[in-house]
Amino acid sequence: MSDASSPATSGARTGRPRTGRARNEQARRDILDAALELAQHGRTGASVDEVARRAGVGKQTIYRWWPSRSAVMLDALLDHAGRTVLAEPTGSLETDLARFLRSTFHAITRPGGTGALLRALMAEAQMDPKFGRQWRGEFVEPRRQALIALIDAAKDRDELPAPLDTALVADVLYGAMWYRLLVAHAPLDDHYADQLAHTAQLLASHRSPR
Amino acid sequence: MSDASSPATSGARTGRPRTGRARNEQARRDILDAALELAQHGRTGASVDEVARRAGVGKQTIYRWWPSRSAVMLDALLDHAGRTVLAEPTGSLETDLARFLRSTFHAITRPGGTGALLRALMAEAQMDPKFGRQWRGEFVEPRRQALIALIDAAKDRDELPAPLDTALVADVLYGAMWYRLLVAHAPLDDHYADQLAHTAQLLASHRSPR
Amino acid sequence: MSDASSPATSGARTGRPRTGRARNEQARRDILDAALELAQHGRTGASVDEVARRAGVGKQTIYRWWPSRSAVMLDALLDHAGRTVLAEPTGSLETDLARFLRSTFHAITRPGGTGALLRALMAEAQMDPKFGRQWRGEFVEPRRQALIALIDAAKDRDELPAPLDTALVADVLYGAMWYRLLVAHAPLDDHYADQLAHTAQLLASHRSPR
Amino acid sequence: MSDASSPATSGARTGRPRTGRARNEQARRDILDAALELAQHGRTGASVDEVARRAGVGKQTIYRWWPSRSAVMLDALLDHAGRTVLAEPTGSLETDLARFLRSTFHAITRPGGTGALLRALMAEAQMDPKFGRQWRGEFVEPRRQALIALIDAAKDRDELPAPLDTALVADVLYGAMWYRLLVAHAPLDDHYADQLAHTAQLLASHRSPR
DNA sequence: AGCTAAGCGAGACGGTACGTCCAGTCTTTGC
DNA sequence: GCAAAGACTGGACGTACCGTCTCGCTTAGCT
Repeated sequence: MSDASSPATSGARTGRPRTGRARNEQARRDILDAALELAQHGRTGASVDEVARRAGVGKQTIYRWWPSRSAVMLDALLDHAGRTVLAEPTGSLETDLARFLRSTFHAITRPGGTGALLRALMAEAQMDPKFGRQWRGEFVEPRRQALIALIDAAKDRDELPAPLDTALVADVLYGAMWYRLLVAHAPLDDHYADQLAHTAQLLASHRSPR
Repeated sequence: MSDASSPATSGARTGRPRTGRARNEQARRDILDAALELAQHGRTGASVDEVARRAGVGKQTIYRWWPSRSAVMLDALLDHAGRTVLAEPTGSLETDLARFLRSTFHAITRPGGTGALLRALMAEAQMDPKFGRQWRGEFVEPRRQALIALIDAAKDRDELPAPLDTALVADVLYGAMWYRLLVAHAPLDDHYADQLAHTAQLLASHRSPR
Repeated sequence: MSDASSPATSGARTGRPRTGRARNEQARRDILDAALELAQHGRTGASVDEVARRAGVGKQTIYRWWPSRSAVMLDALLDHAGRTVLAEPTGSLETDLARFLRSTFHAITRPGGTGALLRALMAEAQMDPKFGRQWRGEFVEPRRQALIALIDAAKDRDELPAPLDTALVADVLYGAMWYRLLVAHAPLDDHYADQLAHTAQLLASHRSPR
Repeated sequence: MSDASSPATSGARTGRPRTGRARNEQARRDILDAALELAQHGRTGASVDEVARRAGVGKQTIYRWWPSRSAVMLDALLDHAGRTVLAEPTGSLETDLARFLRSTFHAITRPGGTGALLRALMAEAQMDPKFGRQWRGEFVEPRRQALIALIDAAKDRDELPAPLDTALVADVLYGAMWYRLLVAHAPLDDHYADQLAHTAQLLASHRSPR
């Protein structure tokens, strides 16, 4: 809940005993909800004015708590998708991965899912380097680490016969996901999840090059 | 070279015997050059006004031939990187892939390479659905098909012991590439190319699921 | 008919014996007709492209014979309203003036009349000094002189008891006309014509100041 | 000073208690000053961009308060020349008129005078009907009424022996002024003012037709 | 009949201005 | 001192014309 990296839940910036009117929590929720809804409609029209209007909020209230339009969107995403990723190792690596990927894909593709939002944010990250760092730090990397942890767990269980470049596996899996999400030439479905899990299993059971 | 799908090299739209002043080829080149240069500098400032100014061209001349800023950029990319991808099978699959990926990565990452442009266009494609289709049709898909063809060639040489979902391999390889390009957490270097080629080889030498 | 000041009926510009294809008289007519019609519809949309399109003519054909959009309009006006003004003195000054003004007002205000065109050209003349000179020289001044001639004729008939600044009378009459035409606060009707004729008569029958 | 018909000094449009940032009065002044200066230089180049640039103001700020380029110019004129015209009757009609016309002509023709601006606005009013109404309502008509009031005052003093169409006199005087201003065939000098005042006196001391 | 000089329809071109839309900042009133 | 309202600068967008240039073709007079 208290996440230092998120500007939206700042807490005491100064040492002063926190004077003045307290932050309106309702406004924060309204802003994130409005942002989420507008973004999910695939809208470029998730302009700040539009978000403010729909949330019944002044623009300044947005810029007081978030540094940019994109940061709001990211926060809306994190608020909706969960700020941390749970990936508990329960069985074999392939099974774990299949479960993880299936549920991830589902969260993206289901109606009202985060697909449109993810695409918009990945796009934004390409154009705004400042946001790019935030995006990587607060969303992409944590998820990558969660996946790596899942594989490392299998390693620790001595499930894997050979040394393995876990980062490579993570790049392959997330890469394959993002590629289909961004290019949209084929669906992010269970079959794809299973194929990718199998691919990872294959990689894990052979000696990596170098 | 003559590519009907490109709006910039239209040719006879109607049945009329081609009247009116001919298109100024120099202007077309200047526009594409300006676009390329501005985009390679990682600039968001590849605005239409800026491109026009630098190319010594009226804005209308740009809008006459391209539907949007992004379309110009795409054309500049295609003009620079070649409208078709050559991937001649020469040896084993792994070798072929390593060569292909290494050269692709090199074209992206070398100074003045296409990395910034690719990222900008992939981003743009997420925001403008119309351009998204063009982007997929004229850039992404042809390259995906070229990669698939490379793998299929190995299949035809009976190099591969088992049936193989070539599309999956292509998604894995291109996905891994784009992921690193867009997230930039690790370099697109020769080592990565080799790792991915090896991964593909592994996938190809085992029975795919389903 | 042959009017040296009109660029539309140029004739031999050089000393050479005039070779090459002859001017297409039909095109000239079509252009003037199109210009007239578009202008009468009060349209700002009497753009050169529009005139050319409606006349079935290339833009160059327009610019070959006229120096500017406004010049075409002026020519259309002159062609329609007559290049010279007839104002034959027939009776008393007041009667002559009343007749002249009534017919002038009528030509302006009748359906399909030149009112809209006159207003547009007077406006244009304010913005384009070059055209301003042409406008004054080819339209305004000839008409002013015609009016002056009418008054001078009365002078010559010894109709007027005192020396008279004929230019002042002309300015008063044409001024009053243009004022109502441009401001449109009251109609240019017969009553106004008679009032103005009477005013002139009054001026003429008294000693002018200085 | 407070003129409800001017879009630039709106005031409370709704019943709400007037929230939000107040209008920047400095910006308004800067815009009008820039517009005035550019227009006085006879410039067509009083483009909105140019005015904005010179006033150090965003274009949107102009379009927020004025509907068009011309409306800004009109406001600049009104701000400079006074929104209301003072024409106090002090002596005989002819003297009053001579004074009024002389001072009006002077304001127009003196260096940095409003001549160029007046011509540009009268021209604009011919092309843009919406502005035409504003121009007539806020500038032309008030001045016409002021002149009429001057003549009516003489009437009330029983100075005039006969019934008089005051509107006709106003049209004659302003018509003569505008005619010379727009056609520029002769100067708007004191002599002309006196001639016109005398003309009006003549008209006033004779029975009008009908 | 062939040659040369225009004229012509079509339409691309450089350029200027338009009026609109957003992002991010600033400022006013009210709580 | 937070919040809603909304004005502000700045920058890009895509459109509309102007007047010029150029393509392929047609039409005349001269040789």
